[in-house]
Amino acid sequence: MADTSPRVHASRAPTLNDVAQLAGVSMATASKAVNGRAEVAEKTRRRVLAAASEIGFTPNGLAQSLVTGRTKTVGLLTSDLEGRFVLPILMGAEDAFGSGEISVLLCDARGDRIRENYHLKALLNRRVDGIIVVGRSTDPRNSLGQQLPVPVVYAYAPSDDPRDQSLAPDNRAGGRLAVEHLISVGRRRIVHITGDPGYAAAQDRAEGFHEGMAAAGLTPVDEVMFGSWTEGWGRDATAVLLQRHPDIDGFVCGSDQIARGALETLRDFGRSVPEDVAVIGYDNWEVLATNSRPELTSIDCTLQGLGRQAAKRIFEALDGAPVSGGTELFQPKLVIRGSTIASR
Amino acid sequence: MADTSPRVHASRAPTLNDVAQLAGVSMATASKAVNGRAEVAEKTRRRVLAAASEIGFTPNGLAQSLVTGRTKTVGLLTSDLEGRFVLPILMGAEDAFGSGEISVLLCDARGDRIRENYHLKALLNRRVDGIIVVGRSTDPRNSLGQQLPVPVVYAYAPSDDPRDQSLAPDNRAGGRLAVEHLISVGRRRIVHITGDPGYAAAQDRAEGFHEGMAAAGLTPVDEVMFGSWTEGWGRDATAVLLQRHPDIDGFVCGSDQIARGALETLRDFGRSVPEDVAVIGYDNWEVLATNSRPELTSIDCTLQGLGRQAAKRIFEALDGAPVSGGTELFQPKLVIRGSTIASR
DNA sequence: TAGCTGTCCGAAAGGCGTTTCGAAAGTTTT
DNA sequence: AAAACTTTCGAAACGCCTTTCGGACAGCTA
Repeated sequence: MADTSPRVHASRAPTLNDVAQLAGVSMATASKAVNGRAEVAEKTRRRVLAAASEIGFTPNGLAQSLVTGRTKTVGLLTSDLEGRFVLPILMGAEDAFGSGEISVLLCDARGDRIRENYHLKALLNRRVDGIIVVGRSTDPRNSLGQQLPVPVVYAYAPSDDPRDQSLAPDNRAGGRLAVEHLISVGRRRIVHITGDPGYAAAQDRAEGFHEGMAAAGLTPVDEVMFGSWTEGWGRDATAVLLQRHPDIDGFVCGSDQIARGALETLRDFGRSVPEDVAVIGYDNWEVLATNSRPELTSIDCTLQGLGRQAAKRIFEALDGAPVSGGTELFQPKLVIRGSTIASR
Repeated sequence: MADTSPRVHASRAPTLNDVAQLAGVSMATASKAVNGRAEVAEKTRRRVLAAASEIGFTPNGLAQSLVTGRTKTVGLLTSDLEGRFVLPILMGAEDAFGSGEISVLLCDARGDRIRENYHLKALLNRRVDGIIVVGRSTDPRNSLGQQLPVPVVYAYAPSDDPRDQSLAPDNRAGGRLAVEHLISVGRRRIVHITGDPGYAAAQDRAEGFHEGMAAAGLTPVDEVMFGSWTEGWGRDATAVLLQRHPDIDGFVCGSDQIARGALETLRDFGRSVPEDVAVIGYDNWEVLATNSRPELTSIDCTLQGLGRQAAKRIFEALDGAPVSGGTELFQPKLVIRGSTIASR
């Protein structure tokens, strides 16, 4: 009597053995045929492949990994709740070796050390080929230690242990890039509003800002305004600065959120952007940058490239490349929109 | 001569066999001891556990999965580039069975059918226990088909095939919840601005809006304004409405972005929020909702619960629970902030 | 002491592929 | 037709763990 029960998931997934039987060859031959190895006659190969596709054979990656020692999977350990940093990095890692080649296990520790440990164990238990640790700021974070059985790369937030491999955005270069752009569009009376002074990102970007100003022979109109990474701070700081120096013509902001706040206050003050004042943000967070009026020029940290590089590093280490610790800096790039140059 | 070479990753990870040898028992006993099974004397168990921790044994999940048929891993297939929807869902899925119990492979298809297929193959190859498909809007998306060897659950965007299991936010309820809240804070002259009329989310929320109004015996001040899901549209539509009906006292917006735009235009028109006009958004996207002036009351889709439920569904199906197709709707909740009620 | 019950442990069979190495078959050379 | 290669295939070991099932031994009863 035919089985008429509704869909049941996979009585059993077809195995290589099934394929071999159907094709009338041994498992060894079937394996070679499926994997495109040379020592199998073309005719046999076709027979095997036909059998494989007939029963819908998919090799069992678990068994493959068990024997090859590679899972082609990396773990991404993060505390970036927003996903602002981690998603571009994930996409980069996925792409590092072509589409679908490597997969990523994403674990969100939510800033909790204990949960991070659970996730770490789960990743090792699943035998990931390596781990990318993504911090939520560019401040160094504590190392996972040197004892892990797989390569670890720290991305965005470098590790505090110089023996580890870290990849981080070059915030100094970004700050400089931002101010150079404002100067290149004719601004001279420039200020810098940024976030929490306890963040390395704030300090580094400010440093780059000063460098760029000095290189052009300019002096900032006022001290750097440190505060928080919020629109509210952007609004308040902008108001203060405009009152003190009504002739400011350029704002370098430490984040897109701060820049959004600046734009709002400039509106309130009746300044038009970019004609009277140019504003540049940082992070190139699309949803913020492209929804403002005018759209926001910003510095992009090229996180996708950073993710790609992180994945490459892991597999290099696995292939025996010498591991040199330290932090590699990634160059940011400028994304120009309407807040610094009037659209045609 | 001792090997003094620098850290090399895992000469070889210790296996259960190593543990057994060290403890002087068989692999079978070692396995039972490690897994806390009963048929092993307490003394022996302690000896085995000591050996295990001495050499830092971690069971090889690949081998475990090979034999148990469960990987305790689910695939999350998405095209949500922002991560706005997928990350809460991921966190929910991770948590469904306690921390670190199940892991999630996140694949971003970037809206590309071919890439989606690659990822799908990769997931099946890794023998995930199930797949959660996350769309980027609440419109039905095409089914992955009925032929997959693992349970599939569609989240956020339901499948267009009623045989599939889908979980989606109840947008009608959300629209109604929003308008009921405005009414409860004394608003009567209410309008609705929302996004692209081609989106089911826009239509459903608008329907809920009308329901809520009718239930209170009110009539909307104007037609529903359909447009796009952007701040720009929020600004423009608000301006139009205010010109037509200067006495509007409540805006129900179809997204937080639209609401942000509305707030901005209300400022331009000199209206104060929430005193003169109350504004409510949708999605409860923190970065937008908590950075506006005033902060934005919004409707939260409780996506984390949706993710948790999706994971539960997968393992239920795996355990043989009958799979009933169709879409289960998730109730949204109201998050009150300053744009509808003056903070104390 | 013989017989019985219960506790604890281990041999071995899976689970699914990959790889090595030797054997068989086919082809070419003298 | 015999010898010397090539080419093609398969048996078996291996990777690491779980689970079943039978055996050994201790302790108990009659």
